[in-house]
Amino acid sequence: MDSFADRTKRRLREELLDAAYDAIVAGGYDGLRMAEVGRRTGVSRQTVYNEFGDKWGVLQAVAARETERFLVDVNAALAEHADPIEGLRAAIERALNLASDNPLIKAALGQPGSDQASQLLTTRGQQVLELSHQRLDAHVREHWPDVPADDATTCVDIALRVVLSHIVNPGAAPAVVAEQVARVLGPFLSNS
Amino acid sequence: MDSFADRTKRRLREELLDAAYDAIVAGGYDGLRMAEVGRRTGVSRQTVYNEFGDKWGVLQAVAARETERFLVDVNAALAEHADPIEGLRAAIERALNLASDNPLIKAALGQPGSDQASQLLTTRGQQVLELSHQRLDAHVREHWPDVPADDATTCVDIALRVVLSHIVNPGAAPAVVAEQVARVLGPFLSNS
DNA sequence: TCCTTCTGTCTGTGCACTTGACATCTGGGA
DNA sequence: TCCCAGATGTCAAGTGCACAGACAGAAGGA
Repeated sequence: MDSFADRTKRRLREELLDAAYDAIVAGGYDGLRMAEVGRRTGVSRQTVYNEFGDKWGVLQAVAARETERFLVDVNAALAEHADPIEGLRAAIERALNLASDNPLIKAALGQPGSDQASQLLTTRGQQVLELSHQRLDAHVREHWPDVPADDATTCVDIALRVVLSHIVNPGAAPAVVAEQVARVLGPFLSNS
Repeated sequence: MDSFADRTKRRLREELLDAAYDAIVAGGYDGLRMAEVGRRTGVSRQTVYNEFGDKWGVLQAVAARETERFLVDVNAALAEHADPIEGLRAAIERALNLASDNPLIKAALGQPGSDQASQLLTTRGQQVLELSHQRLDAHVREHWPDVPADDATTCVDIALRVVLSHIVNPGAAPAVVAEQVARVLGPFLSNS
């Protein structure tokens, strides 16, 4: 069940994603070349299509992996505080700080009329939201014993959307935004 | 020329060698099971045969890799001294010390009437000698400018055989043996 | 003596990657 | 305006590699 072939398949996918990641960071979605991803990985162009379907599939896969990594970090911030409100504040601040340094996000939101990749954070943001919910809801339901599950999910959803909005369209500094959101949502969580 | 498939093939071989190495260290040549090597690597038994031909081929391949690694270290000792005699002494001492700690050698020479693997150091020692010559002659010809190439090779050959003999059948302590050989070969090298 | 276990070999099968060709679209230049 | 270069996406045929499964033969143990 963990054959050499399985590991090889996983490794191939990872290396393709690495190559695609580099290409996107360097030149955005438009600068991404299917043939180049294959060449850099030492594999044919067709193999890239076999793995991801089409070019948009490559971008989605890269974004999904990046989102997972992102969330590991954000979740850690959330876990560092027993108090829900405090955890929320820390997680939001961490997320905004991470986002501002993230090469992929920077490439997606880079100046030239905004890259098509930016749609993953806006009009096609479904995947990011769902992945984030999967990761965060699980944690929140387990560690916020005093908050009803539905309320916790609602809270996560609102915070998520606000954070996403600030990533695409920055407002105040991360710490300020985090404090703001925590203050607004605090009473709701306390009354639950 | 460095396709993903090529890298995968190399990796497969390395992992097979790792599994075989562990098996030999644990149970000697007799304890080595072709099926187990495949299983541990996540590959079929047939694939092990495809890669190495037969069981003896596995042992040879493991020994060859180990020999190469061994020689990197010995060569380094040789390179640490500009003076041929001093280099020879250091290399011999290093080789004997490494050998006494080497798990593979220990397994091959372990008590039970000596494992079949020990033949690689005795009656079937050709491969080890040739590999060693390849590595050491090149270095010696380059770094011993005052010694004729043929004399250098002769010297390496004699030292090699003495060292091999001491590995199989230990005599005095490494430092003593090294000093001995260096003293005996010194005049020959100096007269060249 | 039977039974188990391991080596070594062979055959056919399936999968994944490759190759090469092709239709289509788009932007740039003569 | 026309043409062409370069890109995406699709397809079919070819190929290499590992796998499954079976078998013979040797060795060792109950």
